[in-house]
Amino acid sequence: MSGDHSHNDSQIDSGSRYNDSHKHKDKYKDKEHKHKDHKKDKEREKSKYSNSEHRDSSEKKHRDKERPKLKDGSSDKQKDKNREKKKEERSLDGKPKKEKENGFGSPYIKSEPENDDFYHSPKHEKSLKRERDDDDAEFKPKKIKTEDIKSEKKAKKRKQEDEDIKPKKKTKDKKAEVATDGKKKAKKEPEEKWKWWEEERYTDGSKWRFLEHKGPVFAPPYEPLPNNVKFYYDGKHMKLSPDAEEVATFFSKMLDHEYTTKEIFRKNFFKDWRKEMTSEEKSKITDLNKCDFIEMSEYFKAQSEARKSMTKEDKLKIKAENERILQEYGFCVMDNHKERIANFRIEPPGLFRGRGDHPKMGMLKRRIRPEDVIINCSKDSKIPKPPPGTKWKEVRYDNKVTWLVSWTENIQGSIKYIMLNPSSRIKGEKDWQKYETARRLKKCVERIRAQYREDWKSKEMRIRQRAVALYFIDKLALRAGNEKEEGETADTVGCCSLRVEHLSLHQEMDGLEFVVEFDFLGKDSIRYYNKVPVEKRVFKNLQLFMEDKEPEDDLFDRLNTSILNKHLQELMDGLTAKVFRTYNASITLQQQLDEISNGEDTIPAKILSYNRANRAVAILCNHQRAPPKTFEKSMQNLQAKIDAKKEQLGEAKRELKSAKADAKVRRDEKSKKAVETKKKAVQRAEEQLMKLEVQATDREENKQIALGTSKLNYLDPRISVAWCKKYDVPIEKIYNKTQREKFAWAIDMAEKDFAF
DNA sequence: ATTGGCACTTAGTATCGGTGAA
DNA sequence: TTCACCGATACTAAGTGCCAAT
Repeated sequence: MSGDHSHNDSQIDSGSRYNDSHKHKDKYKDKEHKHKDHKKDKEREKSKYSNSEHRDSSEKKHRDKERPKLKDGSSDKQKDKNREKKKEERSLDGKPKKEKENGFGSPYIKSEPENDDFYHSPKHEKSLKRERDDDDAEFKPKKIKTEDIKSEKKAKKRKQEDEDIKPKKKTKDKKAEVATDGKKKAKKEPEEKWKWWEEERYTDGSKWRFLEHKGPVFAPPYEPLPNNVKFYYDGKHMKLSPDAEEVATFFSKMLDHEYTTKEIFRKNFFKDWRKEMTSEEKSKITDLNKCDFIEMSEYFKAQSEARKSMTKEDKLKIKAENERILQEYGFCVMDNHKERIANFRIEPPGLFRGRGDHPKMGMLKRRIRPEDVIINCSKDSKIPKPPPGTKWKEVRYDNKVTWLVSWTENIQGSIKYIMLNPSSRIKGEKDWQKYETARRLKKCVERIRAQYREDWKSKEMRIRQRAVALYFIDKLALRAGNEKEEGETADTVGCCSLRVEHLSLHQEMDGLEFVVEFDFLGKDSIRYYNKVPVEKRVFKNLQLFMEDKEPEDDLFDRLNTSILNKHLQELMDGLTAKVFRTYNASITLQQQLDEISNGEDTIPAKILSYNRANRAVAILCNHQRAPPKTFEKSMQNLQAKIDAKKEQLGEAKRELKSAKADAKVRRDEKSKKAVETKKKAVQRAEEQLMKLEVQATDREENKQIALGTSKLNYLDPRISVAWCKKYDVPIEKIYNKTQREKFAWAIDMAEKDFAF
């Protein structure tokens, strides 16, 4: 990376990033009312000279302020952002459209798929082979994304498959664990895992040929409260109708949570609760503050206590039942392979809790019934049966999508899906492809950087904005920042949706020139706070973008994610804003590992190095977590252990010393041996102490940083696998079981010389 | 050109459950 | 054997990005 892109220096040790979030929230709360109008403002700007009669005058005042022309002489009037976007930028750098390649052309041609004939019905057998996308990254003539080629291939493939109905000879996949008693640990899982990454992929946009599953598991029906658990309104006992009671229990279960005290939450809840009441209840219950849920709350607490103190047998029984459900509903057959489903349970009803300051918190998330559910599977599969007496909303046979079940959720009106586990072929291929795209970016990132630096000087505002935004996305790993619908979600932003109020410019700060201070809420309302020295030209551009704007105006008023991504697409096939995050995360890991790994270290020290590299990425991507509730305590415990170990070490040393002295005098075998023993003890204690100290460092540094997200979503697993091989660290130290399943492809294929 | 719908990835947190220390 | 702790897993919200309709 060129010097300018050493992202993290400014972030890694800025302890100031993780400020008290409450303080922070308050700050945002204060601004809330301003944000409210923000979107409206935009609309108003579009139709600015008409139709403003219902706005209040103070708003209007700043809105309609005349905006001066740009310094650089371009004639854009800030306001008609939407016009202006002529297509003259088509041929930005004159480069022809980049070839398509997806990097799947790796030379693993061998294919001996194991086959679960255990699970699939013979009549459904199809070819196991899928055609490999032949656009190899390195040397193949690249395929252009055209339908012709695709359909040609499609035709070819179909033919092949038709001829190939008979399955290839299979290696038996002994699902031995089922057969023999599960007690034994010796049991390998399936002896051979299916190596989907050694097979061809579909090239026609279809996601599967065959899909069979059992449908979703519904939430258990509501069980009315026993009669002795009472609800009181205004001090008087009141028996609620079942529907109203159910919703009341949702609230009562949350009583200990802070958010049941929030006004919006209470308001939303009460409104939705009333909808579930009988008209009689509705007329009586008019004030939430007069509702007393305490008995219900106590009842549920007691229930959960009871659950905890169940007998071992009962617990085992429940466990067995869960296992049975998992076995029945937790898997599907997709293209001859049994695959694990990620979330086969339909979300139970409850009260919606969005993250951050969510306008819909407390609303009732309604119960999903079979009539709400769409099933997706193969026509020729065993179609899942709806529960007795019910019907599915629809059964469809769409192999262009990957989901098995979907329903529409009532809070945002968005669609929810049941899909496969990350270890599945369908997710794995996509994941692999993602990293290949990021690796392609590596090859042309310098060109792209040169380009956007050049664009900082453009005489067109929209191009400058695009170039500065891209610089942020690249340097700071910001998210793209799609527009969001006002009032539907918490007020959060990403790069393209940054507002003037989210950054402040400092000509000079802490001895550095041209510092930009970012402070905004990003995805999940996680605060992004960072002070970054930028190049002078960027700084000047930002001044220009912010000129004559109100705090709640868009920083990049001529840019959105769609424009940006269209541009990126022209720079590299498959390039979008999020690829920069993947790329920068992975390249940072690789660089950090190269830099700080030491072959001489002990395994724990190596792992600390790895975690530190991982941490650098997490910081870059701003992956935070609330410090665990037990953090202080667990830190103290660890410290106590360290102290004890030190004590023990001191003691061991003293003993060694006296043993030595003793041996010097006595000069016999026995005392010599004693010295050796003591030496060993000292050594062991030293090692243990070191290990503990390393652990403490690691934990301390991790206090509010979450490593999991980057590990799971941004770091090319092959980098980690290669590192493990190079430094002789067992892969289990880096990836737990789930992670090893997800990254099986990488573990199988990456050698120690893999370079991202 | 904008909008809304859709599909899919990315995200933090709540809860589970296995394990090692007491 | 019990219990506290902590990593693993479950859960579901909140993003991105693309496409087709307007």
